[in-house]
Amino acid sequence: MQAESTSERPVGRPRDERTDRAILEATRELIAEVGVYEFRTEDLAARAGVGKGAIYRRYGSKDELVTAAIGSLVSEEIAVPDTGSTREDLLVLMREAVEVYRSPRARGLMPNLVGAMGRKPELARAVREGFLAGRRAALTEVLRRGVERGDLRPDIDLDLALDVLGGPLFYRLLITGGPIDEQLAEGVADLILRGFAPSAPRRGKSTKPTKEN
Amino acid sequence: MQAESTSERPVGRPRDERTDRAILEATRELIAEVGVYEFRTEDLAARAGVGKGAIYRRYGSKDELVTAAIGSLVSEEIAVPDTGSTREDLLVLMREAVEVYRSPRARGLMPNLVGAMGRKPELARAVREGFLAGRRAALTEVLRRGVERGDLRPDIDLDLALDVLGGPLFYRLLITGGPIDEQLAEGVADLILRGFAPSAPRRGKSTKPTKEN
DNA sequence: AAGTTACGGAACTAATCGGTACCGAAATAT
DNA sequence: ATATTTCGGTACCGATTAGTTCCGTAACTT
Repeated sequence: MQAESTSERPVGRPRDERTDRAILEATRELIAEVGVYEFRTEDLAARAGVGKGAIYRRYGSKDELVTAAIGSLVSEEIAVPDTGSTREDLLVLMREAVEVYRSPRARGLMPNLVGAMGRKPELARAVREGFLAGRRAALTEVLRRGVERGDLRPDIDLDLALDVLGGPLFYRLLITGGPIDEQLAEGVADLILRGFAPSAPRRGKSTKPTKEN
Repeated sequence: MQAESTSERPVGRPRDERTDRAILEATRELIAEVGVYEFRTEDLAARAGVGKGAIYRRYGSKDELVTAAIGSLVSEEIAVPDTGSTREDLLVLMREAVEVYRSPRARGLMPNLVGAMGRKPELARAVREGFLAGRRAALTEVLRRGVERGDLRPDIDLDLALDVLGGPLFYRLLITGGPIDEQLAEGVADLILRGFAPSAPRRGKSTKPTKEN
């Protein structure tokens, strides 16, 4: 026990990180296929090509494993597009979202996640922050620029706009089964642009909200 | 086999229909509280105040029971409002929806249902037809009248409009946890009205779009 | 009255499954 | 070499639980 700093090689055979990855990947697959908790550890071990021991050496319980697997889903950083056109910026982000949620993986994963989110708040937080927060932040920035640019009214309800952009997509994914495609992306983007267009008088540089709501 | 028409009294003690109702009601409660399949039959029996025998006398399996309980959820007939104002008609329906999905019952039920819908197509169909179809039909009629009235453009994308009206509500219910309230109802209704307003020049027959946004 | 079915409740059966223990072998350290 | 920790695999333990059976009793029909 001398000079054991925080990060030096422990004795014994080191853990195979391919095993780490195989476990998480197989867990993600099974969550998408049968549900968040509805798979057997035996099946997981078989699919990952590992022994149950390797799983329980890493995670103290199935709960821990599931939490880790969901945490490993965090999407990559979302870049804020800046094409100069509010419509194009919105479309870039919406097309990305459409692409993501069109995949078979997402189609299997999300319904199961939603069910579990209702009962596990920390899981709900993980999904919101890992999946959604990035895109919402990017959309917020695009909308903010749209307001600055005069394409959108300054008193726009941001939360509503974000939920109108994302809601129909999830609605189709989870409930109606409707198509998640380019038409949807363009439809909601254009709806936002027309629905939150600056009120009316198009003369000159009128920064006048003229709110008559 | 004489004169046994379809509906005559069988011999023996008849089934208590209060027991029928108690079983379904308790099942609905438990589905909302812990999940579609995640409750114990013992707990169900205890909550319904019946014996397990009474349950299995009616349903051959837990699966059958759950299916029946979900089927018993069908919402009442949705009336098509006709106030003369497209905006008011939309608001009536949206407020009703807000009211329904704001209840603790719905808040518990829907997430669990969605998860199960992903894996049980017949359950998904039951929910879509029992819960959604009526309201969608009513909204469709209101939108159609809005087009006739000149408040909405004739080439409106109906599927998109319906998903924009309903999507944000479910999105908040299932994912973001955002408020489901009057503001949401008005927000999406007005967005639809402005976003799908007739293109522009209202010359000639001045069927004003009932401009009260 | 006799026969039949339902009732709530309790005991029981049978299967599933999370988690542990152990195997011989492999990979690292000292 | 020796000690330690990993590996995949298998066997097992213990708890949970869907579904069954049986009890004494109540509600019906004939």
